Amino acid sequence: MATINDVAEKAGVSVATVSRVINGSANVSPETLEKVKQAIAELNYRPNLLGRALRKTKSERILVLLPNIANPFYAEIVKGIEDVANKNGYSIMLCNTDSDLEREKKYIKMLKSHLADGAILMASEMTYEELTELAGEIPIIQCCEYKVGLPISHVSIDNEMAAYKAVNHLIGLGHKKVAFIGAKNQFLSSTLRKEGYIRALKEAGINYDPAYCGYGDYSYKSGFRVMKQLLSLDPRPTAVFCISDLMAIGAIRSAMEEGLRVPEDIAVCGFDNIYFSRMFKPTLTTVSQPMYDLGCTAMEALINIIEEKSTEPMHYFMEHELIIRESTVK
Amino acid sequence: MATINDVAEKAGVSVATVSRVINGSANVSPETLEKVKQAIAELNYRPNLLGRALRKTKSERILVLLPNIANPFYAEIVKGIEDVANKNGYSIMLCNTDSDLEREKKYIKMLKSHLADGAILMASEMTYEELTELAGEIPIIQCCEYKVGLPISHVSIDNEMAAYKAVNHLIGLGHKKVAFIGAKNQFLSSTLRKEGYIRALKEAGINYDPAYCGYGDYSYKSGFRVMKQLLSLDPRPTAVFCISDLMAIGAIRSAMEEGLRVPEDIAVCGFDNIYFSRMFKPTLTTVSQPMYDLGCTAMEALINIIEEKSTEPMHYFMEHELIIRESTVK
DNA sequence: AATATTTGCGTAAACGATTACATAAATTTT
DNA sequence: AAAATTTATGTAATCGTTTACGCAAATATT
Repeated sequence: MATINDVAEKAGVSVATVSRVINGSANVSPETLEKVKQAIAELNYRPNLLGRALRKTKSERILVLLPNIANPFYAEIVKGIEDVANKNGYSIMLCNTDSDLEREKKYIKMLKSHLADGAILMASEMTYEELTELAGEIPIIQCCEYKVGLPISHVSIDNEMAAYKAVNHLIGLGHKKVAFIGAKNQFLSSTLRKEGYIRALKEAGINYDPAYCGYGDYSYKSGFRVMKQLLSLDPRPTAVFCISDLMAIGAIRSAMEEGLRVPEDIAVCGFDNIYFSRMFKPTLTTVSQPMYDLGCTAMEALINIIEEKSTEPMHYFMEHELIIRESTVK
Repeated sequence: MATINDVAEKAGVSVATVSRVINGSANVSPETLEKVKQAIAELNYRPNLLGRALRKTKSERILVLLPNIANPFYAEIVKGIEDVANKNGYSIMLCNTDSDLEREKKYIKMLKSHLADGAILMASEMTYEELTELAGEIPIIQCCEYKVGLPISHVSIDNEMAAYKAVNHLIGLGHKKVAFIGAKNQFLSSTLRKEGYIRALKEAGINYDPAYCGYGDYSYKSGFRVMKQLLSLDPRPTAVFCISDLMAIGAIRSAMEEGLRVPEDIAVCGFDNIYFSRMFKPTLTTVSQPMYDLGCTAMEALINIIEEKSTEPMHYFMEHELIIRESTVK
């Protein structure tokens, strides 16, 4: 593979001049420019990005850590991240952590080793201490999931409010027995969505009953399983709010298997507005997050830190939207 | 950020010795080892991967180019790739090309610029010439989609045979009017799947009728749309083979909207066995590809090239499986 | 026309690692 | 005990760039 030296030699100039041509700097005579361009073309020369990044101590690359590339929710966010990154001359590289702390740390190591200028973390498994330490070394942003009280910017929605609105919608339809399918994990969104659920009940004067709360792992299967249990209660809930669309779809299938009609016998509301929520029958009432915008904002915030335009940690809350479909209203 | 020089200074040794410690080379006295380790810990030192890769002209990194991270089909493949990569000391970085040639080329540029030691391409948009040229410079593997006659290894399934089996299944159920929903694009799998469809018809003595063939873009919407047209034909097809699950699901929804029952009035078969094909009602008959194994094999083949254990281009065809569910048989 | 500025280009020092080679000290072999 | 080998370490070149600095030639300013 040709190097800048080969080009310089072929063009009969110094490497500095070649570098000037590559980087479009001024002060290169038209004839020299032509000669160098010619040599570059002939040798099919491509600057070695390692050498460049090493010299500039800047790689123009961003790492995006996400727990699961199979989750279409992240795909749309990534699109936003990518568009803003490209517009600003950065490339992004996706790293699938599989929600595995070890894998995540492997990628963080690469980050610390100057392979990238910064990172966007979605649903990081790291502790407060690890995150704080990391943020001291490298520009990072938390996207969607985040930990509070850290000196790290984050971009997300108001999960408590979103859940509150969703449950309020169910209550507004006349439901008094509203169940909840959540998740027991370290993520703030799980807690906040449950809090929103409870607040909506309280405000409507409905007693909060822990028996009406089940917990899964966001998956179709877990929704199916938890719903089975909830339906065995007496009195049976007439509505259920799930913190993921997959669990909601599992819940609906579970209810159907018991011979119940959705929404006539039981209304179901999801969260995420995944692509399938439109295709499923009945179509799913759900909370939509502005995925693309979340990604854009996260990337913009990151670039601001990298290019030292901002130093204060910022906390962005984007607008969400309750999308009412057949699973709650016929 | 501390460099190897800082460590050397702090430990009172030369950089060479520090490098020896980092790389676990022999011939370092226990005391020196201790001193250096201490200094590394105190300074929280991490080798700069750029410097290392530059010097070694090897990055221990692999690029995986995929057209769409939102497609869960690729997620499972990526898992296989990742597992094998990690086991061999490589890290992978995902690049989302969005089926956009320009984006793809941007990543290829990074690849050519020594940012990675090789790449796995899924559904590349590049031409024969571009691919051939690239393969001459950098180790690459084609995964799933591939072009024939290139000196580049590929890993995929026998698409013609898979389609043949699926259509044969429909014919075996007694269907004579079997329609086809495919795609008109540059991908070999599209052509091969159609060929398999035609072969199955021919062998069963059924006349191939182009009017029974519609074309979409793998999406739910296109399946829905194309199915509408096919259903307006007289005589109406009684079965349809789709080259993607999403189109199959769209087709089913389309049929249902026309008041038809699946599979009683019309049988539908998909391709891919995406996660949702189990959740959808009726559950979907489809062709399953060994995604994880495809990924593993692709990565193993790539490592063989990188580490120069093999030089001949290899052509791997993995086993597929027809999964019969409710959308064809009640 | 003398002086000041700009232009165009080259030299060489970084960036942060690895490693061939050299060398002195320690150990083993004869 | 001398010679040969091994061990432990350092020096300096190298990977492929960018860029500060220097300098001559060309151009502008007075």
